[in-house]
Amino acid sequence: MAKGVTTLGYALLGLLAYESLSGYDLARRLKKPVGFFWPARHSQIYPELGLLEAEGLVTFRVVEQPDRPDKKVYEITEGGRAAMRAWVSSPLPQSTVRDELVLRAFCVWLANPAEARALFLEHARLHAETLAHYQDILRDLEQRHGGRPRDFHSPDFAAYVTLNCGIGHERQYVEWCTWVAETLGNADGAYRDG
Amino acid sequence: MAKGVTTLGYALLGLLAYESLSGYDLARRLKKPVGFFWPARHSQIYPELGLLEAEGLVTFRVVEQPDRPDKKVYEITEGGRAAMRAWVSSPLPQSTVRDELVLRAFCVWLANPAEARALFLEHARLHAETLAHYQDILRDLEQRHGGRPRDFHSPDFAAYVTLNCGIGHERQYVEWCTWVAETLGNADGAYRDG
DNA sequence: TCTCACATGTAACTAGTTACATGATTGC
DNA sequence: GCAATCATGTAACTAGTTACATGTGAGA
Repeated sequence: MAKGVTTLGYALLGLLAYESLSGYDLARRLKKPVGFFWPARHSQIYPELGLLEAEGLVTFRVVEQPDRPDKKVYEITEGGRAAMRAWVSSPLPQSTVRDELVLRAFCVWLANPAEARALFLEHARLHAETLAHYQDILRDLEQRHGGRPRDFHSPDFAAYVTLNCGIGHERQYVEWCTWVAETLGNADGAYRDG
Repeated sequence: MAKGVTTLGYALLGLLAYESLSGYDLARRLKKPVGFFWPARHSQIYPELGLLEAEGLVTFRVVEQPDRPDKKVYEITEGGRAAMRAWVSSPLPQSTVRDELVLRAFCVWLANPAEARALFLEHARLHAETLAHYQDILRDLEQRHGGRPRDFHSPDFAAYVTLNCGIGHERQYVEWCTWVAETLGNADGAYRDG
């Protein structure tokens, strides 16, 4: 678990453990909703790659492309792989969620019910879209494997497990948003605007 | 939605809209897992209260206590209430989750299955505890209201809705962690340590 | 005496976002 | 000519965490 690798560093190493990629390609993979488990922008990724290189966890070579700008392709080192193996199962404190829509829900007693209802319906819609997207990816994965990927050591197995988290989360979120909107519809109390 | 109020600022205003509190009491309420929807430390809260006061959204008075240190009790102003009403239903972009355990899951193909299994079981246990805690609070709330709070304009209604989000989330999280642990138990592939 | 709960602050640092900056090639 | 994709970086700022700092009173 080398000196000072950040969680983003491990996210990058995790992708590079599967295939060598440029900073640009890493950025594409860590873009929501595809990299929903750890989104990041290129402005954070490029400096982080520099740090990983300084720690000897990745190396890069410049690949010249005739039609496109040159790129730096990063490859994980044996040290990088060792760091990943040490990190994946190491102790981890319970995460805290910080979700502004939930905060809004907590403050919803101050709101105009009709407006609040619209907000929750809109988010139900947004998350339903994300859910559908994840389900598409899952279907693809299942089709390629004829069911769930069975080999524990294949990245597809891990992707399958991760995707199921995203799907479970989005499904529950959509359900909750919809329920809140409905409940707001049925609620007592007329709104007096301030 | 005054000039530059942060989300934490609204979280504080949301609590103050219900009752006047000191910075210390606000910090207690925004401490996980109770303030699970927006956790914060006192070191962030005290300066934020200063900003809210500068914007005229809260006022405070010093309350002298014979047995304990003096405290500043903050009260929301009419401007603060107006800012809250404007904010609660205003448009909000879809949130992104950043959960390290999900990232670990994505990288689990690099792990020792037995160790990874232990990690996910541990988190299933942690979240089951949180779930039980939320359910206790919900039961209390339901008992006091004889079912779900019906008045839309009561803070208890909002607390009920928020709590249901937390419960849904924790339930799905426990389920997922447990499923991952089980799946790791059944998976093919012996581990060769690096 | 020592620790805990109450009470309020500041300083230093880390992580993440937004904006700035540049430049090639392809397709409309 | 203009926008989009590819490609890589830096600068400025915001939000959040950890650590530092101080002091009272109650109870073990």
